[in-house]
Amino acid sequence: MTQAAELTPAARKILDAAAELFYGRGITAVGVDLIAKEAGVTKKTLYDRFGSKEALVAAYLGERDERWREWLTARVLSGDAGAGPCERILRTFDALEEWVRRENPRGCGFVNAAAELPDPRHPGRKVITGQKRWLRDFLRELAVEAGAADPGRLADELVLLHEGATVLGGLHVVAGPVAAARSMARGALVREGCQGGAGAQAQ
Amino acid sequence: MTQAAELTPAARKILDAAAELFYGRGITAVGVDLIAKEAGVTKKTLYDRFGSKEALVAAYLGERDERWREWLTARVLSGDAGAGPCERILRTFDALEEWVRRENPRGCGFVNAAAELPDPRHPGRKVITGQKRWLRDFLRELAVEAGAADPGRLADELVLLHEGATVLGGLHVVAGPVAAARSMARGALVREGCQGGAGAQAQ
DNA sequence: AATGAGGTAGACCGATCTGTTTACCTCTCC
DNA sequence: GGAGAGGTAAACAGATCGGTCTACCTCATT
Repeated sequence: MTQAAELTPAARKILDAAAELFYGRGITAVGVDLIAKEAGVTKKTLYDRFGSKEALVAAYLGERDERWREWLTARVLSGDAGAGPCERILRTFDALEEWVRRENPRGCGFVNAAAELPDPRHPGRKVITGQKRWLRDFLRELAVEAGAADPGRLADELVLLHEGATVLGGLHVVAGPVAAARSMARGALVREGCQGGAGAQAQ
Repeated sequence: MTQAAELTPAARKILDAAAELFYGRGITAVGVDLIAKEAGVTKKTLYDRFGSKEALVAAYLGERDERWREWLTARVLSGDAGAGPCERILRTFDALEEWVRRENPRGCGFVNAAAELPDPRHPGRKVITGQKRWLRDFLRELAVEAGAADPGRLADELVLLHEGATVLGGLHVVAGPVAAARSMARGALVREGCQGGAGAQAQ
């Protein structure tokens, strides 16, 4: 847990309302008055707790980022250490599948936010690039453990598949984008010398 | 050409200004007053020509869609009919590479627009889904010509790679996303029984 | 010479935007 | 029992939002 516990009850309600509205309707289109009203809170309280809409946006993205990281690591590194590293890589797509289904009906929240925050100085931008970089590093580490011939390249490809599947999941033009991404990932793993099941890893 | 020629000079300037502003700063964040000012035109003229901001957004997306289709088909089906169908599929990534470099510094314009248009009744939504569906159909047709074992599946995978590369191109966290997508596409082509060069196609 | 299309200039409308302020209430902790 | 933190309620500010309107100009076509 991060500073979530440090949030005041009112701040908690504000952040929950903001998360739903920002993701569901867009950041620019949602005003602070609406957020305060949905949260059952005064606008003054909102500004006392978060200082500005910019900061509230950054807090929304930060918490979403945190939840995604916890979700992914829990599903991938969970319990059974017996699972091979290649299997762990494939599991990131299983984790993504469920995440997209339950949290991403409108596509990637970070990509969507990036579309609305062109100003590079916006505090939310750091969160967005941090989220993407973290995913790439996480996948690269898994690729190294899997004994990939070129872990950097494999990580880039896996990020590409993750991103494409997440975005396409919100567009409803391709049937099962995450499954397609997973099967392509398997192909890349084979090429890199990892056959899937247990064992077969260097190190 | 479509109705582009039918546009009055002022309408042309409005659409150009709108395209740059909508893509560069976001749709919701850009007001009609700013568009009119940038176009060197009166707000009344804007409303006389386009009727509403909604319609102007749809026109912006429609023209962007048209330009992308022309760009892609021209680069893929250009001149030398001697090129094999598998090569044509790979060429879609070459076309994308240049398109992303010169037109997509901030990611896919359609994905970005979708993020800002949650209302399914917005006229721009039809353009967005139409663009994605067209790309999938186009790639599927190429896959059929290439004698792919499963053209539908291949098309889904190719769309996934296109989308992922386009989006990642605007995030600057992975070095050469389109090149990575292209190399993965080659892998998928090999799996589908198409070896690249000329010949080797069924039919 | 008249007409209508395509413009400019600019005021105006009501609503909404982010953000601030004053006044008052209710706890908890020291 | 005083202080401070965390609130509510509501008015206020100035800017901007999408959109309308009147008045006038210019030009090509008939």
